[in-house]
Amino acid sequence: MKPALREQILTILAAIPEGRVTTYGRIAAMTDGATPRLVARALRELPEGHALPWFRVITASRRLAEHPGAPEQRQRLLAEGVPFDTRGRVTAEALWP
DNA sequence: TACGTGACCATCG
DNA sequence: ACGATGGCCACGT
Repeated sequence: MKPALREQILTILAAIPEGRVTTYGRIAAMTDGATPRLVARALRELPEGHALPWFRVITASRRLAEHPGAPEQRQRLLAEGVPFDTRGRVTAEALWP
């Protein structure tokens, strides 16, 4: 049984603390069978006005995925104190859990 | 049913 | 350490 993987994904998303980030793959692994691509897809389809921290999700290589909102994502992470190294990678300490 | 797609990932050179 | 490569797999059409 895999009731609304999407719901599990969003629940986990909502639990990521401010100032921390996690990856598509890690979120997927916490659910009952979602894949990283499904996580990405769930984020892409989020409605406009939602309050979920979509910007706290990055790739396994600790970079921002390529998508239209990437510039805003970078800005929002910086704004809440997530440190980036010189080459645009989020520092390992910012990873959640 | 079949096929293309993608906000990915692990592996390898 | 970093880019290229191939795999994976749920979804929509």
